[in-house]
Amino acid sequence: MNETCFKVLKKDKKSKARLGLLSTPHGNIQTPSYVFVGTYGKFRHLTPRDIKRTKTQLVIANTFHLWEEALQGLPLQQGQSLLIKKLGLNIPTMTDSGGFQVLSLAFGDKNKIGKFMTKNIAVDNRLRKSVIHSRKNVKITQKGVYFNFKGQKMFLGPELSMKIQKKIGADIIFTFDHITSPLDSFKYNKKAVELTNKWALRCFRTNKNNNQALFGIVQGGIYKSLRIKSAKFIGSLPFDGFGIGGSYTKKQISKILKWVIPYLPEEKPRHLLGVGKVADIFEAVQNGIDTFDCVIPTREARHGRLYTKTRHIDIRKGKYIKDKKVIEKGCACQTCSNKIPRFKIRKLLTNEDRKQNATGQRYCLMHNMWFFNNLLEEIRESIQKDKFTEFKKKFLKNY
RNA sequence: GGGCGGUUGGUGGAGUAGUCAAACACACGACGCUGUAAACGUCGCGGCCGUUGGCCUUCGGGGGUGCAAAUCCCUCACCGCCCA
Repeated sequence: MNETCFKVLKKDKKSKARLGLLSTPHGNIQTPSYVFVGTYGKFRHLTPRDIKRTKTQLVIANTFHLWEEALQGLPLQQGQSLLIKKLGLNIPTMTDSGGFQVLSLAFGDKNKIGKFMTKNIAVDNRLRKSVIHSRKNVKITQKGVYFNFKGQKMFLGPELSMKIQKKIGADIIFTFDHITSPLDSFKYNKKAVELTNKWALRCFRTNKNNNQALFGIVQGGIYKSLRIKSAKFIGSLPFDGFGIGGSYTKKQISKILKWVIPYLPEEKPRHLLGVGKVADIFEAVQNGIDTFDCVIPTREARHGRLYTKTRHIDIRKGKYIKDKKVIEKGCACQTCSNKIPRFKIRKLLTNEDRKQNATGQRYCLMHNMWFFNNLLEEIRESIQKDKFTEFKKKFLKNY
């Protein structure tokens, strides 16, 4: 049906970690791999060449954000997708379905709650109730989701998401799912899983004659029975791959993966949606995740947090004002190999001049993206050498 | 020598008698960011404490008027501009 396929090349003996090759019409991805989030189909302050230099293999953009542009139907060259055109780079791509935005935009922002549980809300029962109650801003029906955004009434559902994603033209697309908040009850999550399953089927049907690879999404919140139910159902459908979504506390991620993964077909790729801090990466890979996307490397780069093998540094801090060292000694990213010193990056990044500031951000982005891609390369090597567990232990010990 | 203007926190700069420890901004500090409404957000920034509050000290120095002064008067110091 489509040209995207996956091959497991090697399985780790001591864990569920595995090495794979994900092939798409726009190139191959060695897995496990980080997927960088370019919501609007681009990375601010980076040129296509810059992106290439970070060793980025795969990019995920967003249905919600590219919605309007996609439906406008701008003229494209033969065989070119909107996303490739926007990126200016011929590399493998994904799009998220927009389901997450229903939580983050219509529900989450109003209540100051994201996908990860914050202590305050979890502890304060009154606040908790008011947060749940205020979901009245969003109306979720069998058809899809009605919600308000910037004062406008909007609707997004499985069929429309598929339509938009087809127009965007990524190699891999996701089903439209119903993500829940970390505060939602079992009962609510049960309904959400049932709806997600129905929507998944409808997405599957809508995508039937399409050559894009479609990944089904497993939900179920923090509830074991729901997670398994969801994984069994989604896993039984002939999707090209599987996404694992949801919201949880940090500690629950690996528990959920252990519940879910046994029910997903071994030979299909597994993507963990929206998770990607350093420690989480190791957990995900260890549990058999092949790809995962996260805004952390790019967003934090723009905010001045830079990653090294032992810790992160917040480059805007005054203590770097005279620091002539590079971000990390021995780092082969463009920023470090060009010997851009910390004080210079700091000066640029804290500069109110937009242009200077953008240059600072560019240096930071190139470093972080390279860092995470390099980390994944090392992880792949360790799996290849049957030393993943040792590598994980060693890395996290120093970190 | 004469005239005018000024002197407030790390910086710029509000405030010109009571509601002022001092708006606002910057800097600095702390923290946060996990399928991106995010080049962003929250908090702190005179000192001390039992820190959703309280106490003390402050508006160049000294003196004065007033119930009450960063705010009015005198004087000294310094800075700026102008006239000699």
